[in-house]
Amino acid sequence: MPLRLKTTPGSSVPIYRQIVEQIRAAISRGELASGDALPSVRAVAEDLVVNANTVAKAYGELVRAGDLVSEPGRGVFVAERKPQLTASERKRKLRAAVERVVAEAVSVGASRAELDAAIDAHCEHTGLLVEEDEDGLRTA
Amino acid sequence: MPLRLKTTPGSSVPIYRQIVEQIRAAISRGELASGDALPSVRAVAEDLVVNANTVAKAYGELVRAGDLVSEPGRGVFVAERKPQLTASERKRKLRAAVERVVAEAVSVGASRAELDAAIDAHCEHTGLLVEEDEDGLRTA
Amino acid sequence: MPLRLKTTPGSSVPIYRQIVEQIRAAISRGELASGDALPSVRAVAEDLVVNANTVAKAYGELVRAGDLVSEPGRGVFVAERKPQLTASERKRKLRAAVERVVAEAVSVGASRAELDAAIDAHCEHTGLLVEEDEDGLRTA
Amino acid sequence: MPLRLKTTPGSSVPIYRQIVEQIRAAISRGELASGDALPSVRAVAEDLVVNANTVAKAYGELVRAGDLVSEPGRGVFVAERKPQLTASERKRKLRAAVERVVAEAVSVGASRAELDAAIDAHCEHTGLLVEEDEDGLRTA
DNA sequence: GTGGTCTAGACCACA
DNA sequence: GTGGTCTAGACCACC
Repeated sequence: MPLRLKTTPGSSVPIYRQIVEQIRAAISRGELASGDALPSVRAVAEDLVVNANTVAKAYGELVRAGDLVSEPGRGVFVAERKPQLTASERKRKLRAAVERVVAEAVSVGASRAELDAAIDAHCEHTGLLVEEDEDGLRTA
Repeated sequence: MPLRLKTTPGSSVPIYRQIVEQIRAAISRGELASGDALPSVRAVAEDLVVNANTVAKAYGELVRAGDLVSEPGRGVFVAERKPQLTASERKRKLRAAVERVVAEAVSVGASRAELDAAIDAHCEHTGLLVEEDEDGLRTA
Repeated sequence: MPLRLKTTPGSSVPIYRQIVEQIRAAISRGELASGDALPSVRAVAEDLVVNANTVAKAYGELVRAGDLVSEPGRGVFVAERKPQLTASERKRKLRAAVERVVAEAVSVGASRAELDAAIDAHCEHTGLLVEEDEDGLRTA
Repeated sequence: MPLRLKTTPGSSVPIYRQIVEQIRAAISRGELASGDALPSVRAVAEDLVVNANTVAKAYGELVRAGDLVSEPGRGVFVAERKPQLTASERKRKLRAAVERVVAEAVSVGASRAELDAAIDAHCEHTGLLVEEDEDGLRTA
């Protein structure tokens, strides 16, 4: 199960962004390792029933960001760098991100309940961070 | 009682950050209005029994962020802008912030549960976004 | 020679601000690329013969502004984003900034000549934006 | 010569903004003092050959900003506050604004010449800060 | 009196 | 070793 993409078409989040995030997540989760080949633009487009340009846009963004490298004529691959975040780095990054949201929520005068609701709503209509029980690894 | 600051000395959150967040919260809560003077650096330092530099650091950060303006020789005041956000602006900002955390959580390979736990932990040891009706501390 | 900082001690511009601007300039000039490590706080302090706190203040400001990222225990690095602005983005940003100053000058009742003089003065005693082809200091 | 407005219709700067800035400038220059009456919306509209709504929009913005007060049925007047900036405050504000542009120019990698050109261009097609020799007072 | 900067030296957590 | 925070005390410019 090298890569399992899906889209929620009704979402306000652009499809190409959904693809981008899912590939990023797969890489940082280790499902996609450095050097791994990604399915071709056409294959993904057909699979998701979206336009090939949409997929190309997502791939392009990831290439520009350095997550993927494109080798014309051969395909696109997971880039070398991003040397697997250590557990402590993950924690630090998560914490920093959390600090930012909470600070923004505070500065906007939102309550904890509002924050939670906003996260719920966003995850739901994005399809991101939805627990799937595909594996028992991430229960934390 | 225009501004009631307090610190939790045992916290791992730096004192100057605690001050920053409390002032931000007071502004967004409307307790501190545009143009209002803040207590002097030295006064706060004496009140909280911390060094004046620590308070100055907090004030400075808020000045650089545009929440306060400093008029050397006179004092520091709440900045003009953002008399108050409209409900829609609040929602927009919250959503944008949420989008950022979720994206970061995804890119770091964290699960929804981890995100929630991280937010819980951060709120708890920061004292931010904790709904407490048990005492009359929060007037909002 | 990855980064060559210097201070003009007689200046009214705070040392930490001089450091901030020089690092910003180096980044935008491309001398410092994303991911590059900066010299340690203590190293810079020794080099410039200033207190470590002063350097830390400069680094901290750049971190809060998102130009640098700090990894405690490891060092501080140039942040990922903004690989480089496109020409049109540069122009747009410059224009927006110009619009702001002009508006402020107008609202303060200053003349064009005063604005120019103020810019001259600021550049001169900051060392910023001074074109100097007389020596090989600026490689850009 | 209590107020002399003019517009540059070909400009990309909205006409109402041009009016706003000119009135602000007149106030801070002292040409318009607290309590002074402004010409009626209709009069200005006729004078500038623009729609009355455009003038009303400008007045409205200044009222919201607190520069003007509208007394329905009587007219609009220069507000009380804004207690004439002192010379030092003017200087401080100008300097702060200049610092911001220069910093932005630096961070964008622009040269001094580019900055000057951008200011020139903006002033020219805005009509702001153009020396008119109306009086010899402001020569810097 | 106000804020702003700088120094000197301490301690912590992290790697 | 790294950055981050805090303290104590000094000096400045501004009002």
